[in-house]
Amino acid sequence: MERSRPGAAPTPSPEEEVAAEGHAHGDDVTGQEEEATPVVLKKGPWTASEDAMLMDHVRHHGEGNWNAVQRMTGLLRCGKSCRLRWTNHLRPNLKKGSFSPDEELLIAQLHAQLGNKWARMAAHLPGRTDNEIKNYWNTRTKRRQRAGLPVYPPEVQLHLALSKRCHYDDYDFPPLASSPQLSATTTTDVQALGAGPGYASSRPAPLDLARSQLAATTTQQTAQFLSPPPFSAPSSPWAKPFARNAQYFQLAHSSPVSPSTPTGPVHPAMPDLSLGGHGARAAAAADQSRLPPLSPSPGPRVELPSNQYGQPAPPTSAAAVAAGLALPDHQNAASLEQMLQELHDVIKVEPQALVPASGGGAALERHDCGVSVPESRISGLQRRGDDMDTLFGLVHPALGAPETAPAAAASNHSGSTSRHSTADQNPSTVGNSSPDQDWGLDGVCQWSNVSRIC
DNA sequence: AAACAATTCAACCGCCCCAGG
DNA sequence: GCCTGGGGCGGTTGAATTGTT
Repeated sequence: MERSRPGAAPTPSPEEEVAAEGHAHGDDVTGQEEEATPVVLKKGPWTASEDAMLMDHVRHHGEGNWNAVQRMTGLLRCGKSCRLRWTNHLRPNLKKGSFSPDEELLIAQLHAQLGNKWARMAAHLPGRTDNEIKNYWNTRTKRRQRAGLPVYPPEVQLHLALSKRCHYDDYDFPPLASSPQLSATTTTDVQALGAGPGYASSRPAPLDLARSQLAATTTQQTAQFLSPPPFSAPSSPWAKPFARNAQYFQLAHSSPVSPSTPTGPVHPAMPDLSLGGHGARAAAAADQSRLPPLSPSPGPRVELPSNQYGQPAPPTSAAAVAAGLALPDHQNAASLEQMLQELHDVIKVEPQALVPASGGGAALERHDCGVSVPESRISGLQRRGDDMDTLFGLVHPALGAPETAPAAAASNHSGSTSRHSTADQNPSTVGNSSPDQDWGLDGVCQWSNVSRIC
């Protein structure tokens, strides 16, 4: 979405100029009297000539020492402004244009994990700047919140929920290697990223999950998740199994971080849900890398969409959701929260360590310790019906069972494959998408397929 | 066509951290 | 230990653009 700014080279008005100490050389603004008067630094949009001066300076002197730029080149910009201009616009290898679906998914995953750490997020997105990511995220978040939609994709939110429920809190997250994975669109590419150096556990770290989820996420799903927010109720066939819990998901997935939320615990109101501090790294490092405490329970809504003003305040606990948000389908009184709990209780192991039992046995088993889930319990879960479709479908990518995704799921929604890219590349289509295409909830395995798996 | 609203994004601001004196 | 300057980061602003009525 690069947009030219016609007014990119305005003459700064007096109020756009600030007095600065130091001396400029060789600029028409400077004169002999500059010896006595402070240099007036310019503000506002950069001109092409200013860009050229800055680039020339960096070419000859390298990056850094930004305050010297003004002194050495006479560029009437403060060091900070020079640095910002360079890092955000002039430095080489900057990616311009829209974020790719993979990038957008990764941003969501990184944000779920890091919060508003734009610079850290940018480190995982080569060619992208923190400012760009911040703008993207804030815009997207604001839009989704206004629409009353989840800010995070279900797989991210659910993963966070499961991570918490499984006390999945003692990781030292390996750093994401910068670059190649971001363009990786195949499972192989993403899997090749593997666990980072120093990561010894058999359990995948969240960012590894992010990778695996990225790999497991089909192009369709990614495109759907990343698409602009819809503004009406789900209606398409694929969304119907999920529609019952749509309201829950709206709440549960609402971003715990408003665009203007100060950096910090993502769910400050959920102390019992904060992740433990068992990591070996210093608290600061942990703060930077550990999954923020994010509850599957619907927390206080940060920002009500305008169309919900006047509606009852959302429940602030899972129980309230279960009790107060009577879903239309009473056959499915249990909220997804409860189902999550049940699934967790049944499994009792890190879901990431679960794989379908080899040989199609009647259980899920944990590959690294042999724990298995009895068929009887699976059957009990199965009675949950098609909401479990969704639940398990969301879980299964984390289970590492890509082969369980039924081909039918993909074929059911083949029509939405390129929605995102289309919308992305054609701004005029933004907002025209069907809401039910959002979040990529199709492509999940059917509950019957769990039976097949198990 | 005009007015208004919404969105985008470059740039600024203030705060913080860190290194060096 | 204190001070200062450089640099980085996250939040915010506001002009330009786009969309809607």
